[in-house]
This record gives sequence, structure tokens and C-alpha cells, in this order.
Amino acid sequence: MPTIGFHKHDHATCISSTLARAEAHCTAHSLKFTPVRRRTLEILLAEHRALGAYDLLAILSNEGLGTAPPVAYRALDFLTGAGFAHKIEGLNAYIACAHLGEDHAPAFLVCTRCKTVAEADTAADKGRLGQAAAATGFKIEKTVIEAMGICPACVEDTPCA
Amino acid sequence: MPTIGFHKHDHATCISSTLARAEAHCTAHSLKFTPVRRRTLEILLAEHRALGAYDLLAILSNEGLGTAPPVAYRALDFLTGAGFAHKIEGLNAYIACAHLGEDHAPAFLVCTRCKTVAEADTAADKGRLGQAAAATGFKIEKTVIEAMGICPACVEDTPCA
DNA sequence: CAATTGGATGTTATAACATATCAATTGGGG
DNA sequence: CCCCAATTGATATGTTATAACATCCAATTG
Repeated sequence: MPTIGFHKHDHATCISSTLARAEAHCTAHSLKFTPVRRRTLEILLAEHRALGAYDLLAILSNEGLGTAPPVAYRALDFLTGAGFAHKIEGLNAYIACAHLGEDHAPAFLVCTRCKTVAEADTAADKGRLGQAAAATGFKIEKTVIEAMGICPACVEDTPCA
Repeated sequence: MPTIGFHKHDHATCISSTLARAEAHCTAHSLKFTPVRRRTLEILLAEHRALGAYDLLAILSNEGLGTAPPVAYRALDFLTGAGFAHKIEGLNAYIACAHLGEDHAPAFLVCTRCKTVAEADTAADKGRLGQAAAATGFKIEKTVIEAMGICPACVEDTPCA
């Protein structure tokens, strides 16, 4: 059952519990959850929408955590590598993982207006792509599955859609 | 049944027939199939793999068809808008459509090594994304479905995978 | 045949996204 | 304590994409 996130929830709790899980994961796997990395994830969790690397960098920079692009990209590389965040290819932007800890092949509903993103799990078989790949001997390393569109809130706010 | 394209075929015929169909489509819809647009599609068809906008621009430039980035991006906008080409978001690159004329929601198997791309049609229901969208009131405008990996040919060529 | 008009192009500049490189630092294991 | 490896800091550059504005050209129409 896909878990969809266009609804209200207890944000402060969701942030702190996810950070705690991330911390635990790092401890368990001997990964370093450094201040920049931690803060980057915290920002993504707080925003709860896709942010560009330079948007993140601007925030980190304000807080004295680094000014040059590699700061943001290194943090994002770490977070995506650890499975704490995902890149939305259709936006060249990044979002906190909504299923931290579960090994998953994510799929997204992306609102192009407000950049809110809902994350769903894809089926284990990867659907038709998986069938097609199996039929031809193609070896899938990663899937990019994104639906770009307008979220319920933005649909209502649109004057003359 | 998905149509998968990691096999040999009569390339010259495939190019010319696709160009002819594109031309017919433009005539029917009062679109202008100008030299730059035509040549851009021809290049994509001939390469039969994903090309970056600046790769295309280099070729067009050599042929006196324009030197500035907008030349390539305008041609690509036209081709993607008309359904003659698709953007592969995972590569920031572009490919000729393999199902020109059929209204379709494409899915791709993308070889990250040789940039060869196989195009399959997605199911009409758009799978779990469609279900998720329907459940929440999300309005899908476009889907991005890409499997990044290694194609059969490159798997074999890999020395020590 | 002008005049109009709307899409297509030409051109310059810049915005936005991402990585290479190398030196300096830090923190844990031998 | 020293070494190794990972992280950070800093500068520069590479890559992808669009904004803005001028101009051209071909089809319509008066």
C-alpha cells in the first residue's frame, strides 16, 4: 500500500523521530552524521518539499556551515547514499526520505507548483520496466519514477485552471 | 506488450520513415518542420541514443545551423512538444521517440554506459502512481519513468563487473 | 501590392545545476 | 604518538538551461 503524504501531520515529531532514526542508522553502520549532514537533513525534513542544492546552500551559508557548492553537494551525496534523501530528477531538487530505514525503490507525486512531494513505494517487481528488463537482459541499477502534476491544494488555489 | 529496442534493425529505413511520419504530422497539424527541427530529429534518430543539448548544438553548429544554446533548446522544445522526442531526466539528455504518432506515456530502459535507450509504453492506468494520484486528488500532467542500468551489450563488454 | 501579424531565428548575457582539484584538518586504530 | 582515511575548506571550472530583446520571414488580408 503506497503511503501518500498530502495531508497534515505532527511535523516536529516527524522531524525529530526521523533524525533519531538517521542517527541510529549511522551509528550502526559506522557512518558519520556530521553537523552539516545533520542540518541538511533537518532542513529537508522541515521544508517537506523539494529544495535545490543552491537553496540548501543558501540556508547552510546563513548558518555558517559553509558557502561553496561542494558543501551542499557533499551533504546531499551522503544523504542520498545513505538513503536519507532522494533526488527528484524532474526538478533537479532533493527531498528527505519518507520511509527512512526501509529498503525501497521510491516513486513520487511531485507538485510542480509548490514542489511538495509525496513518496510512495513501488511494487517489488518494478512493474512493466522490470518485465521489460528481464526480457532483454537489461540490468536495472536504479529506477526514476515520478509523476509531475498539481497537488490537491494547488488545484483548489488555481484561479482559472 | 512493450516494444523494446536493444536489437539490430534497418536503420536507414527507420530514420526515413520516421521523418516522413513526422513531416505528415506537421502538415496535418499546421506545425512548421523547419530545417533546424528536421535536422535535429534526424540526428537523434541516427544516433539512436540519448544526446545532450550541447552535443546536438555542436553538430548543428558544424553544419551552419546555429551556434547559440537557444537554437538547440528551441528545436528540442518543438520536438518534445510535438511528441517526436523525449527528455531522459536521469541523464539530462534527449532521444527520438520510438513510437511516433501513437499517443503514449513512455517508459525507458537507459544504459548509463553507452546511453542507448529502449522505449516501452507504460500501462494505461499508470500503475501505482495512477492509483496513488487518484486516491489523493493529485492531477498528473506528465510521468517520468526511467530504469537506469546496464544494457545487455555493455554487460558483456564489462571486464570485471 | 502594401500593411499586418505571428511564429521562427539570431544574439548576448546570465541563471541554475554540478564537479574537479588540492590543501588543510580531524579522528580513530595500530 | 603516528598514520591512514574520511571530511572539510576553498577556488575554479564545467555543464545544462533560460531570459531578454532584436530581427527576419512568410501567410493573411485589406
